[in-house]
Amino acid sequence: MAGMAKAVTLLDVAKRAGVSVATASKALNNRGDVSSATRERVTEVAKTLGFAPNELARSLLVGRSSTVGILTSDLDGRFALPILIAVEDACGTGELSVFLCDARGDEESEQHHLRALLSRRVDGIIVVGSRTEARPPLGHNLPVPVVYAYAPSDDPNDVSLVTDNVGGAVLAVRHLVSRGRRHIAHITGDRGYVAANDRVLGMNQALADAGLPLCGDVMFSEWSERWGREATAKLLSEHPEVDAVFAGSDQIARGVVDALHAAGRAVPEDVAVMGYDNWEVLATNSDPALTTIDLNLELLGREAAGYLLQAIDGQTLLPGVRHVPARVITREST
Amino acid sequence: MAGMAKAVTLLDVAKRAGVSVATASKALNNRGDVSSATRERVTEVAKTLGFAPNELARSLLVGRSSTVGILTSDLDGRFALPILIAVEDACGTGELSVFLCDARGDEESEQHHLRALLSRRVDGIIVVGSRTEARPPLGHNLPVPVVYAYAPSDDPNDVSLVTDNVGGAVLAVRHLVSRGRRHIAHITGDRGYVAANDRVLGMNQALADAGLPLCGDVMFSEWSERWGREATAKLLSEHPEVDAVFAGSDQIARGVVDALHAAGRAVPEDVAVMGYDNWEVLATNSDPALTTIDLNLELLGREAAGYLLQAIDGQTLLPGVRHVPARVITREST
DNA sequence: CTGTTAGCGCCTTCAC
DNA sequence: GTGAAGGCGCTAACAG
Repeated sequence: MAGMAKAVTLLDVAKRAGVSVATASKALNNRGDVSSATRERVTEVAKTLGFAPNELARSLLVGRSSTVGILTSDLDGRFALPILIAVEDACGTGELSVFLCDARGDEESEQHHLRALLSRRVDGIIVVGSRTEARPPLGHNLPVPVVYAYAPSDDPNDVSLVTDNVGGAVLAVRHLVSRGRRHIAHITGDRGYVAANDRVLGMNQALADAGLPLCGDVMFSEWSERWGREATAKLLSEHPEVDAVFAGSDQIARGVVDALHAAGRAVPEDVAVMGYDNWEVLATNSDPALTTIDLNLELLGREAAGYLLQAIDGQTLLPGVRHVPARVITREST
Repeated sequence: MAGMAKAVTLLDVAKRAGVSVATASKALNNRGDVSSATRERVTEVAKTLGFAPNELARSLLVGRSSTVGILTSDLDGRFALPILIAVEDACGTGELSVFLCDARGDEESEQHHLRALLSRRVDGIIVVGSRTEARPPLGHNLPVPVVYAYAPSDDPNDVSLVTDNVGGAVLAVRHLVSRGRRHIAHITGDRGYVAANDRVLGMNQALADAGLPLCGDVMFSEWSERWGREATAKLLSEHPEVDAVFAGSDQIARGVVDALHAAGRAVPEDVAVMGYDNWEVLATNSDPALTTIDLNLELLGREAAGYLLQAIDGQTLLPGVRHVPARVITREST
């Protein structure tokens, strides 16, 4: 560790420039009336001294910290990171710094982090979930605005942003139908997930619109490639007429493609395969690359940040759950 | 947004408890002499009022903010996140809050974030890179300690932690040799990456130790499944005797496995496949699941945090680059 | 145009 | 055992 220069204060700058702290402050903040000569001098001194205003002091004074907290329940998962990145980006341009807290799915830890954030006087909090199921609110009557992302709050008075899984599935089926497919099967993940059920909902809706029956039954199990492979083998033996598989996730889709190839079916010529999530490393490296549904997580994150900023600005937000539309990413598997 | 309770201050607590702020402070911090009766009363009042001390004020006073900054150059990549999680975790238990900044590979943005962190008087900074190449230091004579993680600083006076790619490759080859393989080929990524070259270095070393030649030449190209497939096809035609492939990444390994299957070779019976990175979603979902080298990124992050905490505590750290050992994760592909 | 004064909320002497 | 005073670094009123 090198020289450890001590942080330089406004007083240092003022002294060196031969003015009072007040004028130094005004000069640096372009506030009030200061002769351009002294302003320049002060600015110059500040630069050479490497002065950085102590935000702690300023925050204490003005009553805003210009910080926000991101409270995730599971950083590890696939969905928090893109949201996190988008929020960080949106805040960065607004001169807000973000505190990152990972509760690891533990409610006690979440409360702990909440207290810490409140102690540090964050101006707002974004709660990022890892599952689409609704969750209890962080707390009641909190001193700062809170926006829930991905996992909505179950209190209708809160504001939440979620991905539109129903709409995404509609898009997926429409895409398959537009490709001329008539025998569409659905292999998806854990039946206990709201996300899985929402997608089934949207799929049924779009299928009905197209006047098409589902090929076979919905096949629920785990969100894995293995399950994609297993289910496909079963599907092929029971419903050889299948000409499209709508997979509940890109992982499952990868397994479907593998099993299809193993059975000698060409993708997409014989059977089209549609993924879900647009998990890039899986979707683009697949052979053929996967057509899939993108969750628009970046947009979700950006909007969550936008709403929070509005709330911090004093605007009152319309409470409720907002659905961020998904979109289809067309690649080679359809 | 609900009632927006105003933040309660120590003065509020003191008044309500019928004491001065001084005694209230002492009572809550278990400092000085306070009768247990008043201490209890104050504590009680503080709890009912939901008092949370203003860390901004406290930090300003004590000269430490109990915050650290994490400055990443690419959050999006595969390597920053595990480190990030580990650092956050290590700091959280030490009552430190972490600021997250993503410079997105832009040096100007990095300096911008640096200034912001310094303004907020962080006690230390961890710089997390996304490539293993050495990078220029954040700055000189910074007022806080800095630790570099994953991508080392090119200034030997800084302290850096990196993964041991040379050692990891040694482990990989030894593992393959221990499985009785004699014809080991190496398919890896971009020749421009230090990581790729370090792994080749370690591989050659271990091969020499075992008295084995490399099967064919090192095959460099891009870090993708596609390349893994292509290279394998070529390898099989030129060196049909190959009985093991050491892949430079799990992505490449996935491609290798696919191409091997397509060519009718059984994995691991005919050809063993070894990945690198232990990217769980790729490695565990592969069929067969990939044996691979784990980078120990969590350990790296934890140690980086540990060193930073020591430095913050005033200890002077031994400068230089520390290598965190990798480890092999045995699965079914070998 | 510039400097002085008064706090933001907290903790630490030091009197009482 | 308790309270009054001072100050961390900064900015917003005022006064000169």
